[in-house]
Amino acid sequence: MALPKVGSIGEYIREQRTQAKISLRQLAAAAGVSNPYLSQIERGLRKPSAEILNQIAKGLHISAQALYVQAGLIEDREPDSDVLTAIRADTLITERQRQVLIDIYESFRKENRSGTPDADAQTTENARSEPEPRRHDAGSPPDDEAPLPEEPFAAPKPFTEAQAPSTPKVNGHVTPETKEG
Amino acid sequence: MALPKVGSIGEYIREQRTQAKISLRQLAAAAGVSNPYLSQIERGLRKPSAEILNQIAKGLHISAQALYVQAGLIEDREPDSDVLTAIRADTLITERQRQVLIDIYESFRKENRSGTPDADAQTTENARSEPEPRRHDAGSPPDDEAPLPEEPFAAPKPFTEAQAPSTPKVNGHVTPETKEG
DNA sequence: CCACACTGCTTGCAATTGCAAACACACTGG
DNA sequence: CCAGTGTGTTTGCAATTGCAAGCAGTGTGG
Repeated sequence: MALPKVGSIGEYIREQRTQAKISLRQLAAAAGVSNPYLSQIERGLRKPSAEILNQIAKGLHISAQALYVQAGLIEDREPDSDVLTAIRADTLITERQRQVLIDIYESFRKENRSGTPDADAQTTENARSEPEPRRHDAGSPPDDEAPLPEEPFAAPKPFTEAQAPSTPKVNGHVTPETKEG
Repeated sequence: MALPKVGSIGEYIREQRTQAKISLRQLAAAAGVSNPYLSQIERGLRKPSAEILNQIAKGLHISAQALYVQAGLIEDREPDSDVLTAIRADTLITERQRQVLIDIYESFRKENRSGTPDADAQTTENARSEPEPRRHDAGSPPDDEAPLPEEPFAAPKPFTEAQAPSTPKVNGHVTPETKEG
């Protein structure tokens, strides 16, 4: 386990707890662990087992996997397939339901591209506001050429890569110390 | 962690090892754990941490997740969880849209569990149209029995919440023994 | 036969985990 | 003011984890 990650599991837990607006003791009780131990975990003094992480996750109403990832026990699963692929492969929904989900998902995607959603709307609007005023100002051909290379600036998706955590480097750390049976 | 799972992680490891045709010492060396400890794990005398499981998985050239599943640390991921995972990981939709999709998907799942999907309804109607004319023609009871066994075809897949471990009892179990010190 | 190599297991121990009891501090109501 | 309640932290300890040294058994070659 990478040492920095160990530190962050405690920070992560404290962060989740404060976001949930519950006290350390309340979470400890909800999770079924002792409050001193939870305190130590949050401060990075102890490294909890997967079981304890499981309990804490339950107390926080978050997935145990999220904590495992933070603790470096598992890799964060990148979606091997995207939403559409997953929906298509799903065996627990009918074809009709599948199509409905796909349609909804794609309409959401369109919403996001047209720039009317909640969270992404701000970013998209900002991107638009910049190129438009420049077009009004630049009535000359050379000026027209100047803004052209800037168009691809509006094309990309700024949030696409924001959520790729780097957790996989876990194992090689301990190996050399524990060898020789 | 469910106790039966603890027992089987050792069996599972031994099984994988024997299938790989390597000795306990070889695996221990490859995994970077002590061979006595690996022996104890295989015989269920010790419960290895997730880290050790990770190392053993590496030595066995299998995924750590497979061992985590056997050890009861995580759920066995069914294909349908890919949809939820994909939705959660998708960066092209907002949190709000994400929740909407999840809600819809899960309501579809519930529909399917109650056994009233559209696709099945069509099948049922087809099945009806066929036996009805036959009733007029045949009028015999065995035709009525023919479509009935097709219902179990909509077999369910329970998995999601089996993750709730009996772990909190473990703490309560240890607590009275630990105190009085 | 014996020495050697390999196998899996036993045993004692240091380090770590998780807990309970207690502590220190902050806040509130009488 | 003080007592009560809640917060998070400190401390000592029992249980557990993981290891190294060693043991017992098996197979092979000289």
